[in-house]
Amino acid sequence: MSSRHDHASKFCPRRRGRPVDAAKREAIIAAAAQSFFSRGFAASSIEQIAADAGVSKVTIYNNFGDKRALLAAAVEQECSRMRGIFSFDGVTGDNIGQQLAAIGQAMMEFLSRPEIIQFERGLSAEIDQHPGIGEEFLRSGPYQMKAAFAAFLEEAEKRGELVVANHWLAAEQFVSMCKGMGELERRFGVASDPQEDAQRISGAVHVFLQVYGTQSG
Amino acid sequence: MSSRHDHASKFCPRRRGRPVDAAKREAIIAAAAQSFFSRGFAASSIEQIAADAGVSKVTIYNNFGDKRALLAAAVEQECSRMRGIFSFDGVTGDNIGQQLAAIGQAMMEFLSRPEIIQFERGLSAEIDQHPGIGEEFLRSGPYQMKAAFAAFLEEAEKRGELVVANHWLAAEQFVSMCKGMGELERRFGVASDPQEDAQRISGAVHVFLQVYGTQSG
DNA sequence: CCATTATTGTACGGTGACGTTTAATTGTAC
DNA sequence: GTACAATTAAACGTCACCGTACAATAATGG
Repeated sequence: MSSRHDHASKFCPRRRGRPVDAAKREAIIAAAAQSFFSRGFAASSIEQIAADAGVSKVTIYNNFGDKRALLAAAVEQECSRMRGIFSFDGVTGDNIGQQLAAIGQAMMEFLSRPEIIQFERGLSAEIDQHPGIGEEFLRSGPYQMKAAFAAFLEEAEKRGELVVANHWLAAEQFVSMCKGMGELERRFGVASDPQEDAQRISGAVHVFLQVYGTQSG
Repeated sequence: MSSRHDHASKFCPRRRGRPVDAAKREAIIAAAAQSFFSRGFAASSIEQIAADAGVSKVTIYNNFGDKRALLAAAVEQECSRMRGIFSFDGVTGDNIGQQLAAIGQAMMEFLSRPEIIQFERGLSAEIDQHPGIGEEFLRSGPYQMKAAFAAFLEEAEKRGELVVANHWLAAEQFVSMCKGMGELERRFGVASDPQEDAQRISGAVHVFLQVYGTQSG
């Protein structure tokens, strides 16, 4: 079962002809994600995506084969970009209140980025037509963030700064209070008001510490 | 400026020919809303909508003139259906805790309905392409609900059952805690878990009363 | 019955997009 | 240089859809 080129195929993975251009593939995915998550899947055209990527249409079909496969690749890329960026280990702050405020602030800034808003809008619109896409996103983004924050709460509890009965519930409560109505407004086109966000964050910290905090300061 | 048929136009509003069939118009809007908010605007076809409504395609163009106008009519109908159904006057419950729990339960059941989920998904996907559509929805739905709930809080405060410094913030906090992560999961295709929802509601009531309640019972 | 208006079925022009094919060109290995 | 694979530009077939046009029919008022 071994040809006379087995060793060559190990030390020289390239096939005989012209090698695949990885940069083009990435450019295609980037252009596809941009188009899919802003105009929507049906309103996006392969030819426009090819033009935006500076690539021939045939190259797209050679690389992905199908429009839906291209969407899957775009989703996968956006999800993998999200994975592993949620970590509250290096959070700064003198006390638990300042740490919570910093976490809330960072989360709101992350979730308020226009790319994220558009990505969630465009993705959720394709849930019915492309099943399985939703859970992949949830696992890559929100669930990881929730787990990271719950771990942070456990650490704080070990340090005696909090007393939390239900960790996932407390994590959801804090995050939800930080979001408030702002996330809904951004989904529907209303620009975010930094002052309102700040009020929501400080209010969330206040409520959270009054319920789960150990020192009334 | 008065023709000889002014009195007739008042007492007999029908014009001379065949009258417009209002039922058909409603059927068109219903079919359009169904298609727009499940498949998306671009993926919906006028001919399919006409077939679903049991109507000729020309009738649609006679009634609405344009595909975008049909979308506008569908949005308007869904929004007007929402308006005026938010009222917490007749809420039942012995104490403020039970009333809050009932409100949270009713809100979650309303927001968990598949039609609402699909409507919000489909609508948010069209925000960039059809400006102004988002604020109309926010005013018809979420803002009204928020105002109604804030009014409920003020009434409870007048009765001495609550002490709330910032009413809109407190309203947002309670609603957000009831939603928790459930709304996000539903947007992305995960079915709702009544047990989790119940935990979120009771947790929200507990936190809310511990911060804003006047009696520790 | 007649005028008028709404509705329908069918057909058409134009457009755009998906996916494929073909011939030509470019880059790499041998 | 040559064989081979990737890429490209252009064209093609096919299909769906938007919006319009036209003749025919239904429903209402005079």
